[in-house]
Amino acid sequence: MEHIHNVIAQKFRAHSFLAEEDMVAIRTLRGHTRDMRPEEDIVRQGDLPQFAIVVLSGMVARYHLLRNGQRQYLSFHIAGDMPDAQALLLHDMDHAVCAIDRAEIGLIPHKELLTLFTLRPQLALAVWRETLIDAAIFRQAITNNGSRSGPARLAHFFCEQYCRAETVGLVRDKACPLPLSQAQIGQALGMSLVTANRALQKLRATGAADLRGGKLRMHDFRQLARLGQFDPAYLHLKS
Amino acid sequence: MEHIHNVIAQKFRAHSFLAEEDMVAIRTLRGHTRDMRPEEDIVRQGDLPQFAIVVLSGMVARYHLLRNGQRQYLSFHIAGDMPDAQALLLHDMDHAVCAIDRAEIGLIPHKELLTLFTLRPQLALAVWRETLIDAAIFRQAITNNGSRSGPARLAHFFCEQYCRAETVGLVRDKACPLPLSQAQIGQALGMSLVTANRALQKLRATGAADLRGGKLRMHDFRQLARLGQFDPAYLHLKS
DNA sequence: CGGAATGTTGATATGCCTCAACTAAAGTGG
DNA sequence: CCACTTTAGTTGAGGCATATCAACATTCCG
Repeated sequence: MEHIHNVIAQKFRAHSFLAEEDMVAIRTLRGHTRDMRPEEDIVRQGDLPQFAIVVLSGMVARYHLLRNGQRQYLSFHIAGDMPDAQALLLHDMDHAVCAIDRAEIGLIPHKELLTLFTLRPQLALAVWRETLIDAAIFRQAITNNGSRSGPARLAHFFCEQYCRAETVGLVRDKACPLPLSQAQIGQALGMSLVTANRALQKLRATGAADLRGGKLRMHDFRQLARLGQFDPAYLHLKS
Repeated sequence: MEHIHNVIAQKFRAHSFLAEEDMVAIRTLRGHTRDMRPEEDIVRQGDLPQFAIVVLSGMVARYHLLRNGQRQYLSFHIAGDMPDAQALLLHDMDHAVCAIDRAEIGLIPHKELLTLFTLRPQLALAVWRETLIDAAIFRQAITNNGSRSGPARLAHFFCEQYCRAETVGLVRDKACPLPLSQAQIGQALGMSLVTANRALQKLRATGAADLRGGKLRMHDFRQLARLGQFDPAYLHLKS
């Protein structure tokens, strides 16, 4: 439980200014944790969730499921993220949330959060802000998938994941966890598995970054950012 | 001024349940209106806007501007929409907002809205909900541009615009305004002008819909929805 | 009426998807 | 611990779709 509180508090501080009273209020939240297996769904399209998810460790993703069974990954989430905060106000899930690898999540009843919001409106604004940053990331995905070449797209994606991992302290030795298969990268970036593989090889060849064994190794961030035309402004980090 | 209040009130009612007191509170908002010329920017990437935009008439769009001058349209907005509500909490604009054709907009100081939110928290939730629906639309755009063929992508886009126009009473004789050039459609859907043109012709050939002279004529919505695998659930309309 | 913007069409080339074979790595059970 | 099975990654070849280029038609607007 403390774990949940700490993770939420750290994340909010990364983008919002909160009073000590807000921090105290966060610690009154009740909920439970759950361990997810790789690929396991947390909520499905069409569900009416009663709990908000907080990622405690591991990686979680949102995706659309198409008629033909094809999957489109929409975003990836790490410790501190609340990947379905939107369900607090929009009850029908228009997409699904699943674990990518082994993940630990916190589940907080919607009611708990909504009553907390009436007591500490600044916390509502903090969660709202988080959903707005999510939206900014979605917009970047539209632009990335719609108007950049394969390698540039992948470069931008890597820069984004790396920066976000950095803000929650998941970067060690210029590397961060990114437990995605090449097939999943393709399903996120709107390209085939084969194209994803070849894009990755091009990035390797530049020596800027490499993905191997679920770890993203960043050798030259500036070069990768140039390749992917990455500008972190849209992540709206305070610093 | 009344105009602004009416437009906002109608829109909020389409997705949120509000008390009579909330409706009264909306009428206390102060702001001014402004007429936009086609293509004119309302806010630019990097701006720190002090006013929230409400579209009163015409069409407004959000877009990213890339290094090479290329433009990626992200969303299109009609009467009742607040296309940059996010700037209330995220001060740096990570994208731009412009008029597509002649448009009338209302400008409400952020301060006005933020103080209103403290008095009537339900209104904050209504605006939050609106930004969440925006995000759902962005997610659909990712999926649409990433995993559907040209004609299907266009079909989905038409269905979305048509449904949204319908909810604010802009549909007349199975047609709604959609004043986009084929080049702009391409820049929204991640395809070239020529491909947009050919996709449009395919839709015409099916007899399901046609875009001509800035008007989207819907001849067979069900067929178009099938072509584009369109399911309006993500728009989160109350009805 | 003239000029500019928008829409339409065809030809060419590139790039991506699909299929398919193969390699490497990881996990399983004897 | 090794043989086996499964999954993930890699590589090549063929065909289709889209981008690009270019010419032309049409519409809009001054």
